[in-house]
Parts: sequence; structure tokens; C-alpha cells
Amino acid sequence: MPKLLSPKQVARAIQASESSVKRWCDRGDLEVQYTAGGHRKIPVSSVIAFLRKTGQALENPELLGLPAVAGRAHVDYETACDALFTALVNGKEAVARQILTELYLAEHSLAVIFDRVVTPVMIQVGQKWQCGDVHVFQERRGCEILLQIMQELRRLLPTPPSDAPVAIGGTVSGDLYRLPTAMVEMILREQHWAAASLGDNLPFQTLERAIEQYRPRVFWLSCSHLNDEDEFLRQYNDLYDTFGMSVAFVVGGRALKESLRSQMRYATFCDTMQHLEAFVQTLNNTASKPAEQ
Amino acid sequence: MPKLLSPKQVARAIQASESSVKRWCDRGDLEVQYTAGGHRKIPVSSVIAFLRKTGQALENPELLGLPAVAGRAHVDYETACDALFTALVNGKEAVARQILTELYLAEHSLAVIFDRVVTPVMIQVGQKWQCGDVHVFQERRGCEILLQIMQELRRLLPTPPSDAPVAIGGTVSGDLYRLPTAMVEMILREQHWAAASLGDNLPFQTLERAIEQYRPRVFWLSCSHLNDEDEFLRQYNDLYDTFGMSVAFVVGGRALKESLRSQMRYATFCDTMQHLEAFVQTLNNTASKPAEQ
DNA sequence: ACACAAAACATCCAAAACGTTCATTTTTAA
DNA sequence: TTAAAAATGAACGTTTTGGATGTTTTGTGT
Repeated sequence: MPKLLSPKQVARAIQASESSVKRWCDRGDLEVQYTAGGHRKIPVSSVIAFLRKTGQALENPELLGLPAVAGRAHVDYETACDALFTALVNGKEAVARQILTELYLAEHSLAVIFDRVVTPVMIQVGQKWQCGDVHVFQERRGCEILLQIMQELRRLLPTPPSDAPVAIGGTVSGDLYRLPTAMVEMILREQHWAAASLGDNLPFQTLERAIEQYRPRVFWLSCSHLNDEDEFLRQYNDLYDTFGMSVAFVVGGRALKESLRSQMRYATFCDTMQHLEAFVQTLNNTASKPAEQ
Repeated sequence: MPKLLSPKQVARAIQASESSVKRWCDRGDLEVQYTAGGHRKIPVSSVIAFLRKTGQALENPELLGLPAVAGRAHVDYETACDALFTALVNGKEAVARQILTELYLAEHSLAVIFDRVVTPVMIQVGQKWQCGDVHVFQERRGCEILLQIMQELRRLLPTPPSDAPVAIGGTVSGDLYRLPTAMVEMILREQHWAAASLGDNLPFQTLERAIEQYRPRVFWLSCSHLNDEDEFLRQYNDLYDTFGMSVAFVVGGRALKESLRSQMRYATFCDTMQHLEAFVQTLNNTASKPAEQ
């Protein structure tokens, strides 16, 4: 998708007028390219450089375009992962914030950041925790920091329009991993959904009530840990029997192994946040009232 | 609605002259960004922080997109509690944010807001939940919303100076109530402490490691629920034996009944956030290097 | 290939913001 | 109570901004 932006797009994104953006281009404050016919084309990287130079905040990042997934050599995920890991286990909130903010400004797709940086880092934390290299409190503090930063980023996402389709979800009883469900919420909000995470550790009974009350178009379940797989299967399938026809069930998480999935029904299973993003975009495009781009 | 304001807009909102607003920006009292041409752009959050810092009233809140009552002389806690309760159980994030922002502007201490509004509301939610008037998902969603808003307010607090005294804390294994520990963190940060919440559900073993690594001046433990009181007592007292001399233990929470407290040692027990605030202020005043008021 | 609508272009101008200066009010200290 | 100090708000000429204008480029659909 577009790496080059028009003056109007940039103006909206940084809350300035089109005239000013064009003037800044002409004056050289904003690096700019031209089409054959003389139209300005402003690279995203140029906007970021400009914002950094002037110390301005990015007011409407969603307007800077959607997934720039295809290999951007610019960002080195491995370095970012290493740095983030170190920052999290040492409780360096400010460092972690800087890493993620820069990635967000450079990458513009939350899904990619989640899949290629945040999730791998948390997996690494989990592994080192099992071999005893990382203490529980370091893992917990790391999660706290990540959740805080994600909430800050969440504020930069568009506020859902009042007629936005509703999505709710969370994790089931016994699953205390709230990071994934927070990610899901953000991905959905980025796609202009009115997504609300109900949190973690939710009994199936209350999920049923929640669906009844919210009447969502999408219901998600993040499963990082299951206390009792058989019990989960039974209750999940009950829930699906009740609502599966009217609500799109989206499930994911490492606890849902293939053997389990084969016994479940759902609208989609997501291995990654990018899968989820693609699925939601499909919904947006095929819906009667699609959320505008 | 715009998140960045011009000096004139801010001047009208807080009923001051444009000259003064500009002077405050230049002096650093108001956080400000600049356009490429050198015009000031003031974030709403910066205005809110300024108003609180100086104790001024907000004369025209509607100009900032805030509720019309914000900053008015006195606040009726009971009304606020009722409104917040309704907003939380109905998942109305925006309404809850307005209520709390309004209180934040009108009040001088976060502790008062926590003690007289947030805590009572969550107690009410808990009660109605037990009689079945409130569903689990409503309670959970309410907590999510509160944590979200508190995170936003946290950003308005002063960033701790690098030589700030360190405080860490959280809840023990089996205690999943993370709201109180988030409150504690904010109260401490408001008093210029480098406070870091380690989160919830922490085994004692890792608390020990955390204290070793962070070497805090204060260690807090929030106890809203205990799986096993005797086990807790044993492990807590072990921890106190190890660190009680070098670290100030601050405990609180409704799970610590009188019968339990009598068997525990601690620097202070806090019934309310205002107690905590007073205690920390005492520490600040008697410390060799007091954080400036 | 052509036509047409949407978007971007350059230019111009009024409104607004800039920095500076100065008179007036408020606070602090003697 | 008075004098000095500090903060405020108005006034000023200059610069920046943002909207309106009519024209040109772009991209899409036939």
C-alpha cells in the first residue's frame, strides 16, 4: 500500500492545513518527490523525519496508510527484539516505549509489530523464565510495561464511529495472559471496529451473557493456557451452538493445538495478528456497511 | 475534535490572555510543540496538567472537548459515584473518562478521587455482582476501562527524576485485583517516587528476587484476596525478616483483617490511598534527599 | 483511447500567531 | 504602608497559516 502520500493526507495526519504542508515542502522542511505532472509525493519516512525534527506529535497516524508489510529493509526486527527484551527484563519502561514508538512510526502496521517483535519477545521471556534465566517478577513487570505502552498507542488509534461494528472478546477462566487479547482489541480498533476487551479469566457463563448484551459481529477468544481442555471444548462448543450462527467466532492462541482445533468450530483461527487483520479487512470489504478506508 | 490547540484557544478555555499563555509556554509551564513556521501548538493533555499544577479552574471546558461541568467549584462525590458505576457496568468508556477527568481537574489529590469515588464504585460493583445484579463480564470490562483511564492520567504525572527513591510492589499469588496496585503506583509517582508496579499474582519467591534486584526504599503489597491466610502469613513474615530492616513494607487491602494484621509486621498499614499519600509525604520530608514538593 | 470526476496545483489574501514592548495590576518584602 | 519585584494583558509591526480561487494533473471506467 502507499508509501507516498499526498499533501492532503499528510495535512490530516499531522493536523495542519494542506497549504502549510505544501509550503513546507517548497521550503525544504519536508523532503518531497514529484510526479511527471508536478504533483507532490511525500514519503512516509519524510513525514517521520519532519515530525522528529520539529518535535511534533503524530495526531492521526491511521491516515498515514495501512500495512507496509513487504520487507522494509529499514527496520531491523532482530535488533528491535533484542533491545526490547533487554529493556523489559530490566524494567526500563522509557527504553521500551521508545523502541515501540519508533517501530510504530516506521512500520505503521500494529499487526506486524505485534507478530514480529512483541510476540517473539514475550515467547523468549517465557523460555528464559522456564530455564530460570528470567524471574517471574521480570516477566510480570515486562507485561505491565508492554500493556502500558500499548494503551498509549491505543489512544493514537481512531476512535470508532458510533455506527462501527462491535467486537468483544477476552480469555477464559484460568488464562491470565492479557497481552494477546489487548493486541486483538487494538488490531480491531485500527480497522475501525468498536472493539472492547472484556479482560482475562472470564467464565464461559459470563461470556454468554456478554454476547447477549453486546450483540457483537465478532467475538474473539484468546487461549494461551487451558486448565482443562475437555471442559473447555465442551463449554466452547456449547457457546458456539448458541451464537455461532449470528456472531463470527475468532479464536487463537498457542493453547489451541491442532488436536483441539479439529474439535472446534469457528469463523477463523488466527495464528498471528496479521491473520486477524486480514480476516477483519475481509469482513470490512464484504460488509453491507463497510468501514471506510 | 482537535487534540492540538493554539494559544488563543487555550487562553479562551482557561480565561487568561493570549500573552500569558505564550509566556507560560516559553517558560516551560505549558508543554508545547511547534509548527515548522514556529507557531505554538498545545496538546489538550498539557493544558490539563497545567491547570492541575497551578490549581486554576477551567472556565470553558467545552473548548477542550471536555464536559461542560469540568473545573466547576465543588464536586458531588455521590453523583459522581452513581454516574461512574452506571458508565462502567454499561461499558461506556468515554463517559467514565469524562467523569474522572472532570474530577481530576477539580480535585487536588488523586488519593481523594481513588478513595471517595473509584474504590467505592468498585466495591459497589463487587456487591451487586454477588447478588447477581452485575455480571462478571461487566465487572471485568469495568476494570479494563478504569485501568485504561488511569494509565492516561498516569501520563500527566511528573516523570520521576533519575535520583528518585524507588518503590515496587504488587499483589501476591491468587490475588488478581490489579486496580489497587495500579492506584498505589500512581499515588507514589505523584509524590515523585520512581514507583513500578510488578503486577498481580506474584509468588513470594519472586518478590524476594525483585526486592534484591530493585533495592527499593518502599515495598508495597496489596491484598484484596488471599487463597490461604496461614501460608500468606508464613511467607510474608519470612520476607519481612529478610528485608524489613532495609525496606519500608507498606501493606493494605481488605483481605488483611485485624486478626491477620496483628500477626504481621510492617512500616505502615494503609486503609486508604490518602493514608498512603500521607505516609509517603512523611518519608519525603524526613528523607536525607527529599523530593521537592 | 477518450471523457469525466476527483484530486492536486499555484496564487492570493484575510485571519491568526509571532516576538517585542510597555502600561497596569498583583504579590512580596521591607 | 510603602517600595520593589513579578506577573499580567494590551498594542504593535511582522510572519505564518489556512481557506478560496480557477487551472492542471491523475486515475478510472467505458
